[in-house]
Amino acid sequence: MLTDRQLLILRAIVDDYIKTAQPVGSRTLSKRSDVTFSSATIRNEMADLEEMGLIEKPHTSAGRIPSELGYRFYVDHLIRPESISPQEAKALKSLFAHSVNENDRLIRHTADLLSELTHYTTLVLGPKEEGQRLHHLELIPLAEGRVVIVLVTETGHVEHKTLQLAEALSREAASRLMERLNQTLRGTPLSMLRGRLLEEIRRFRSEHSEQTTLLSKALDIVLTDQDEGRPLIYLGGKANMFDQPEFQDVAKLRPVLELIEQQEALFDFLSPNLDNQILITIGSENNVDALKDCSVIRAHYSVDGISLGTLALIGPKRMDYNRGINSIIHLLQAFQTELRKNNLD
Amino acid sequence: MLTDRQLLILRAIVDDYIKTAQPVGSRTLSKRSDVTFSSATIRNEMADLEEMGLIEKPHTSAGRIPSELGYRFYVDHLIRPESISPQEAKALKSLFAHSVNENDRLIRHTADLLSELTHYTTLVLGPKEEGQRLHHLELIPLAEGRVVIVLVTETGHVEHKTLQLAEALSREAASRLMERLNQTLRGTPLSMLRGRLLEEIRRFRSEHSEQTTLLSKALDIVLTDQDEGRPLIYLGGKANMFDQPEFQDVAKLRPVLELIEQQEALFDFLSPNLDNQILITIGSENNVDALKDCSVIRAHYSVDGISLGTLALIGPKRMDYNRGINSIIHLLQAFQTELRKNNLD
DNA sequence: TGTTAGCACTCACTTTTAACGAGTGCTAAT
DNA sequence: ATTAGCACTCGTTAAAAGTGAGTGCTAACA
Repeated sequence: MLTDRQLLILRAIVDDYIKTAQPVGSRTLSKRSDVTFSSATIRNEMADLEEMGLIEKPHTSAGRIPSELGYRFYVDHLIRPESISPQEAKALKSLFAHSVNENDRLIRHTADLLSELTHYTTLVLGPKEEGQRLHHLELIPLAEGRVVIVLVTETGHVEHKTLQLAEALSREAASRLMERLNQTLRGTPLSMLRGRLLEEIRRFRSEHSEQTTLLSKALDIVLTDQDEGRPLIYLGGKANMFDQPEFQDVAKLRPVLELIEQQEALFDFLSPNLDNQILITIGSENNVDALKDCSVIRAHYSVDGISLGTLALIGPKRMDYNRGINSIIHLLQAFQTELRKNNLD
Repeated sequence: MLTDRQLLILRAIVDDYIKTAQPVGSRTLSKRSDVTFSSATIRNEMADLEEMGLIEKPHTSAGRIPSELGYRFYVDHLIRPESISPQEAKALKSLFAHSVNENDRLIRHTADLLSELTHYTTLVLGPKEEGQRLHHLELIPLAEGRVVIVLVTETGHVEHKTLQLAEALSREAASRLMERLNQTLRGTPLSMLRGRLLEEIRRFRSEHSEQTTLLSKALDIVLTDQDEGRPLIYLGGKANMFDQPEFQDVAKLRPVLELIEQQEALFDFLSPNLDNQILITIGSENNVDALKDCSVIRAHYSVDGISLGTLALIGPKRMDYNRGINSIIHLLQAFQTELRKNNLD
């Protein structure tokens, strides 16, 4: 167990390093107002902290920097839930002053807000399609056998795809089919929609001996479209990465930016956050080589108890966890409130 | 006027520098198989070329590199329209083997293809909305006064927005209004659509004494949505920037990547390409400070003589113009062919 | 007259050496 | 238990020396 003094020193080191990005020496610490003991004492304590693996030195004659374990300890035990400043709280409220009634845009907006708030890069993972339920389906026949299919989920998410049929679909036939589909399929989870949709169309066709081509084409388009099944990822404040001193070296910066551009990789990385809390992963804890020098703060957002997606903040290991956590918590709430408004249950 | 030998030397310098990114010395050149004269002669010619401002030396004891004027001359006079290799031509055809019947996706796909083909970063400016004409308008009433409005242009572009009305819109009312709007508004350029739409709705309301709230809300949403009016920009191969030796320095890299992330700035930059040719801008010719070390190859794409958008390639000034131009020309044609298929005239 | 060989000169780049100083670990005194 | 003192470490910076690719100029050559 750590003594109070050791806690004080550890916190001071982490705080200082987060602020300056420079290794913290014993003399520097001894000059702080909340430190009453000498630099020699600090050196002794530092030696102990180092033995415990909480801090380390880049080289012999440098100050100490927090180790990953040190950050972990700091995050787990030393963070004060410093509440957001009054101005910021006010700003937060006004950010969502005029409702955004399209979830996609709301999510994008939120990503930007969070990055502005924290000066870190933000990732927002949109809702998984699978979990969502169908609210409404619309078929819009156009000229030349072109049909637009519009799909609205209960969360208010709208999506459209264009099909190309061999023969034109009459407006009447579309209307009848549509009515039938909406009757039978409303509330179907999107994960099951593909199958049921085809089944319904087949049944409809046998009953009305109507166009058959629609079936195969719709199958082609809707089913082969794998990538559309995964949620979208919105990024905010990519340029903030440039400001971090640890990423001044292109070799360090590159893997992070490259990863961020890869939707699939990010998706895999962000998805498996199961519990509902704030999750912080530091450096190697990310289990992703490109993020070995980064920390990620993640929060799940949900509406009516249904988990929808993830809000994440990505920065150097030396990131301002305090500010990050607080910002994400506060924005999360405002965000969820807005999301709920858009629900179409 | 330049002598044949000077042309040979200039071309050799540019070619070499494009390949190696190293200043080219007279001795290096004299060892080329197509150079029959000595390094001393080359030095004399180089001195002349330098006097003409076509090449320059980074410092006294280095080889020569092309000046912006040199690149300009190279691009204007020395590029051989080296046709694409047979394999590549075949590959190009197969790239669009299965048609993409949604323009948005087609454009995105094209951006990726072009960057893969050239190993440079690609920008594709989507069609301007203003120029496009309305093909079809659909109103989909949902629960709780939510209405999705779907808009299809004659180019096959589909767009949707969600409106929130104070009171619900009945399916019948929507259907009637929709029929009316489509009758009167089909073919309207989107730039004029906003105004005409409102007018039509007002007229419809007075004739049928129907919901009035729709008007104001639709106005709010459709009109205030400025940013949706500008075309989308798709990026491909952002990471390719990392491979260029001139951008190993974060200070050089940053402004370029930052600019690329800014939709508006790019829009302003890419738009004013009026003529239908391939346009190449080198370094300061870009008139954008962030691109002072970059060259941009642009090509307008059009369908049926109607200019739609821009295909652009961005790389260092030392970019492989030959390959870039050829790739963009060939892809442009394939792309336009695909686009034409999606037209709904 | 155009071309080439030769040579002194320039200058970025690399390596070497030296000086600096922030920081440490250890010891002895308080 | 705490602290003052001191030798030691080692990254950083600066200056000095050496290296080599490349140039410009001149004189000889075809």
